[in-house]
Amino acid sequence: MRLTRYFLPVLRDTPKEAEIVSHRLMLRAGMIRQESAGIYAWLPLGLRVLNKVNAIVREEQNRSGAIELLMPTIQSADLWRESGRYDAYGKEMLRIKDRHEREMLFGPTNEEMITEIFRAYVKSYKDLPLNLYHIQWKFRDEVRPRFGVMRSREFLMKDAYSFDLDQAGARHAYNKMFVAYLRTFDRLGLKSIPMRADTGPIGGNLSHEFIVLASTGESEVFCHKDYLDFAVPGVDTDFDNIAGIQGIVDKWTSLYAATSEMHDVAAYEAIPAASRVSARGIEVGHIFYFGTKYSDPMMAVVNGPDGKETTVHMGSYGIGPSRVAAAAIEASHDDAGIIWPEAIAPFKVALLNLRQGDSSCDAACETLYRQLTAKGVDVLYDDREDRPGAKFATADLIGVPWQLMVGPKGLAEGKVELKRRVGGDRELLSPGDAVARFTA
RNA sequence: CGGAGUGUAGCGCAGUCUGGUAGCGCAUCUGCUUUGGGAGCAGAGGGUCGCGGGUUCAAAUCCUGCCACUCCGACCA
Repeated sequence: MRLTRYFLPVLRDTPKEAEIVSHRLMLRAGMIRQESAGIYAWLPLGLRVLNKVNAIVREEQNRSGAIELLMPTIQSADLWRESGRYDAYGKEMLRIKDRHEREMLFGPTNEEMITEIFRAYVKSYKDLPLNLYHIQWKFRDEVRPRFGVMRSREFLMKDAYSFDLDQAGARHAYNKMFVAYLRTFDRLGLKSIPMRADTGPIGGNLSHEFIVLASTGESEVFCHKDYLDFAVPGVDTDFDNIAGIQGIVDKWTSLYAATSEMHDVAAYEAIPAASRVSARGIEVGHIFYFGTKYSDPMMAVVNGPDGKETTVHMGSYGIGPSRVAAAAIEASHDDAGIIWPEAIAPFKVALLNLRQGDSSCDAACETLYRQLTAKGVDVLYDDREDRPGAKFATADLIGVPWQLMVGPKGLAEGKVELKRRVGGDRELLSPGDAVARFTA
């Protein structure tokens, strides 16, 4: 992408409404724009990040055996009356009437709808297990939206729903998501720790929150230090190996880890003092097993092997990609701007023409830009007629992991300079070698 | 929903107390000079001062009603 043909409205000053660092930096980097309290437009740079997060979430959901579909944002009130939640949900649910005065709502979650879809088609235990997910916008009319997209009213959520014949099957479905989440957050470049959680209004009795540690996190968390060094399950993980998956979950739940709501001071203090971690964290994922809470009232049943109708056991599993983007910034930034994990960086490399208008610099940049683009590398070519300092500042602000500098001094030696966003190591190398460093 | 604030140019702010025809920095546009970490000079454009009502010869400023947004608290992916 050529910067002069892109839409990147970076701000030098911070809009005053932004208090926390991720909100400030997302506004300054031109990623988002607030349209209303807790409602944001995702500008091109922000959308790039969001899409990268989604792609990784999707890959790991698919790897674990979940299947993607897409449900609508607007739902019928009648559906929610079946589960009893239309009245129970309260003011957080945005209720709407259509032109025929029919009661509708903007979905805050999709248990009812997915259960309705399931029961319409699935009649046999032979079609189980099944895990369906989608990545769709949700609306929860928070009393007090804040922290930018971290706690917005409209937010993107990946929500998966599992269906199994019995509790043992559901437990495996839960475990698979547990492992998929470990892998997902690891690939997103985030250090996440599963913590035992309260099940809240969604209900059920088995639940974990996945918490990313960040000093500015909104909840206080306590855990055993060893979690920080646990190895994340690899790509070769066999999600059909029930005992193997259970083993991973057992390991990741063997030590103490809890948010302040579930905190057990005695259990925490049983840990040797040197191994205690008391920190702040951001919830980026939440998984629940809730049995027949919805399948029972909504009559989601299948014929079992014995020919009898059996109510299916369900679980639901959420990740907020829009929150993940903000959490990544909270966890990784400096005075100059964002430091993206490479996996979700909007661009992989910033090509900085340090003397725009100089024929040799321009020519070298054009060649580099073409070669990198041809390889499928996400490159942002800063071709503005600006001083170098302004280009460095922009590249730092938006957090591009690599900066490839082309200037007259280097070119005189036939070299360009490659630098990481962090660390400060600079390397002079030939343009061909620079291109060779990057893979799509 | 309780408490506290803020609304003046795209962004950050001054002006409001003490009423007199709207200003600064950044950004934008034009020209020239610059160019290895947010350039300099000269010129230009851009505002129903959140919205309505009132007081006054005159309102960004005083009174009043409303709206929006932010922060603290209770609540949450």
